[in-house]
Amino acid sequence: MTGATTSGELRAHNRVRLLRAVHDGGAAHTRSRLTRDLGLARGTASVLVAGLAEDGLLHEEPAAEHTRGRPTQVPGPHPRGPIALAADVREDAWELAACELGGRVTVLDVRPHDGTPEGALGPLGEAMTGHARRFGHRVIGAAVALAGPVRHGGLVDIAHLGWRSVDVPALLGFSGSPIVGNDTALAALAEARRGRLRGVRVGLHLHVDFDLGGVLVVDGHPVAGASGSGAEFGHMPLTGNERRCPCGAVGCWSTDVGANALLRHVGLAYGGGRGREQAEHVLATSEEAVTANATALGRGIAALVNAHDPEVVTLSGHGVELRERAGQALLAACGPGLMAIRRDAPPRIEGSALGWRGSLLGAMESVFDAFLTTEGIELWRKNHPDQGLDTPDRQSVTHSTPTGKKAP
Amino acid sequence: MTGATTSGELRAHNRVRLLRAVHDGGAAHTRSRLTRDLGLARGTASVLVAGLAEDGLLHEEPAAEHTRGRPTQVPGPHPRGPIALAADVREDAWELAACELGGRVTVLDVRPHDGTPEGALGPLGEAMTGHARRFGHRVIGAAVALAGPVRHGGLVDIAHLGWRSVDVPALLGFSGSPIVGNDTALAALAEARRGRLRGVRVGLHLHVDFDLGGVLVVDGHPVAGASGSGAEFGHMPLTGNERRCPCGAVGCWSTDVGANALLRHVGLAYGGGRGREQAEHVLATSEEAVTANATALGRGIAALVNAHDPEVVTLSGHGVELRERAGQALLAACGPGLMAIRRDAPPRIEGSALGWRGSLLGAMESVFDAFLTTEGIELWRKNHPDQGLDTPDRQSVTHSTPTGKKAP
DNA sequence: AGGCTTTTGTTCACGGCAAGAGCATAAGCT
DNA sequence: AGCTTATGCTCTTGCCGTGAACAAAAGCCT
Repeated sequence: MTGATTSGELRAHNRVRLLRAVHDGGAAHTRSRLTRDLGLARGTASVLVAGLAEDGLLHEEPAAEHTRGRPTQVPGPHPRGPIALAADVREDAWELAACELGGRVTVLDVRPHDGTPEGALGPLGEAMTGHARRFGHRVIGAAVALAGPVRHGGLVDIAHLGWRSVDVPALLGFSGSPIVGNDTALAALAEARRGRLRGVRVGLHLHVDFDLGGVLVVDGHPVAGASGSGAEFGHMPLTGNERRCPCGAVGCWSTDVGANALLRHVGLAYGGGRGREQAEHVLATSEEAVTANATALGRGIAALVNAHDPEVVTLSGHGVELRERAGQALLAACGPGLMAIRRDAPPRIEGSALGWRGSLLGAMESVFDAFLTTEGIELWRKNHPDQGLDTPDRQSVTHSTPTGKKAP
Repeated sequence: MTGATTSGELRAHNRVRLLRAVHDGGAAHTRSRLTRDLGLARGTASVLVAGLAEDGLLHEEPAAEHTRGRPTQVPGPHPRGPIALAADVREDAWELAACELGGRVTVLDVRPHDGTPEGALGPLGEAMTGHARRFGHRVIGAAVALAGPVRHGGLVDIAHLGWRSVDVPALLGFSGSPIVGNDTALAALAEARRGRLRGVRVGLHLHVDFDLGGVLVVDGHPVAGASGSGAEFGHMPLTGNERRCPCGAVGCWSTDVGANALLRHVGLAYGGGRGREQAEHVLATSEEAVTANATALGRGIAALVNAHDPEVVTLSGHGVELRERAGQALLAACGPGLMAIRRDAPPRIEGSALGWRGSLLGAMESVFDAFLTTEGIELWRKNHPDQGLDTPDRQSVTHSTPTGKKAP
């Protein structure tokens, strides 16, 4: 958001601001509230909303609650408005969803896969293409979350699955040049927009699945690195172990935290994206393994808090359970690693509010981040002349809650 | 820079953009070039420049070189224009300078001190107050760089000097509510604006003095942390040492790199901000101590590159010499610590272009960052009516080069 | 030297935009 | 039923950047 510099761009800029406020507010704020929040005159808001409704971007419904005075409206997604496709590819399954402006999520498909690039991405790409055809011009983009570092152009490595420079866009074969993102970075993005990092200037988000990822969130944006692969806090040697990590380095923090570490701790086979159920069993039953995980997590958090001074640390994936089940061990390991000056007011360490749904929601947010720009909106307006009539159509999808439980 | 939302704010916004472009360009760009770069119509630029000249913010001089056509002008600092006071307080001396729009630096004073809060900050505060009185309304703010973490409200800790929660603004007694910043973060800011991190989206800056500081630079801004004390990459346990650090944690990377580490390596006394000359002697003569420092530096850099994926890593302070004298050892230690996928295209590791002047320049930039906003400029315009006549006055200062050698 | 070309600075009519006032609307409250 | 309150709509006003026409100040060519 560079800001308008000509009077012509002013209108476009305010259109984006209004749509962004609707989206970030979950399509729950009233028009009068939005007008106040954005500092607009009522007349200006009137013209803006009317224009956006005509463009097929917004649709107003009467507000449910009144106090007094003329009742206000609630701008929400247009029944034929933009849809973002979002997918979360984990080591053993993927999930595909359609998302409206405001963040309402409709799960379209959930499927297990065999862990190979072709086995995972081929069927996903077909599903994406099929649903995109069904939604037609409403589709504004797609994003895919993956459990490994993403390099320029969508090349992905997942060391413990044996993925080397996997060309994700090519294997998907989806014609809309999908955004390819790291699951941790996207979970952090979701946390920043709709979770416990909302409104936080500097936050640290850690995502625990088979291994550990982490990223800094500054002013609502994960710090993604030069080529988008900067969410790899797990690959710093913060705990003093000497293990060789599948990533090629030695002593990575990531090898001490997550499902793989849990399995290793009780002597079970691990790696290759297998053993989710067994790991959950360990998590539920082995106090010792959980404590070891939480201790390693705490030691690393201390180092990162020293370095970055975040206001809040959030944990997603298994991190939620580690926080709940072994919070004491976590904090006990964290304290001694802190600089003395950090001990007066250490950051809160909280479980994510979004659970396992963060990466998917983050994928959605990344699509809307690209769309909710002057360029994105002008493109839509150009391609959607006279959407006008504001009649609901049959295409509208059935809805689920935006947060949810872990996929099978 | 949130961007304008009303036609009234447009003018203010474009004023700021123009002044920012002049400042960032070192007051060296021609008006025609600035007009093109900012995408303005010639007429708009005309009105803007005329207005800013009248406000005492800009002064145009004919450009030195012509090609053809009507010769253009070069907008630069007004002879009675804004001045930023910038100070760099190191463990054994401080330096005070006045800076104009465009970044021209005039050193006002350089003095050694005894390392106590009162001994260092008292005389500096007096000098600042004296010079501020001399410059009068031209002073738009002051900033002070310090070699330790800065907490909310300007409380500073420098563990190895024994500074605990030193209230810097209070001890300075300077009436302009000075900005208090960490030397590493400010050196990184200068590097981002006028050094090797210019135009870099994600960079890593490391500052080596008595110990080691480091910070991530994203889109031209150091990531400063919740309370401004986020430039402490040195206090992560990245090298596997077991030493207790004066900061209160154990195994800090910072204890392996810098003047203190050099002195310790050859068995000399260290700490307390003493021994700069001896450390320089070690740096110049002891191959072994230098190699040990560079090796530890390289190992830590590898961890940070894994985590953050920066485009460039820059080194300031002693880091410049470590890079020159022991680049091989540095790279040799860095390589094995990298993730395999980072080895194809590792980031450049470069010495700073600003040498020891970075923290001072960063302090200047932080003052101008606060000034070059719509609020800052409107405030100046309110307080400087009819500056008009564009006649140079006697108050103008003598100038030195913006970059320079280390202070004694 | 004189005229032509090229580039930049200045001025001004024009169109677009948000602000704000006045009015209309649709509730709750008495 | 009438009053109060808050919101939506319409229209006028003032501000701003644009772009064209014109002026200015050089370099270039004959």
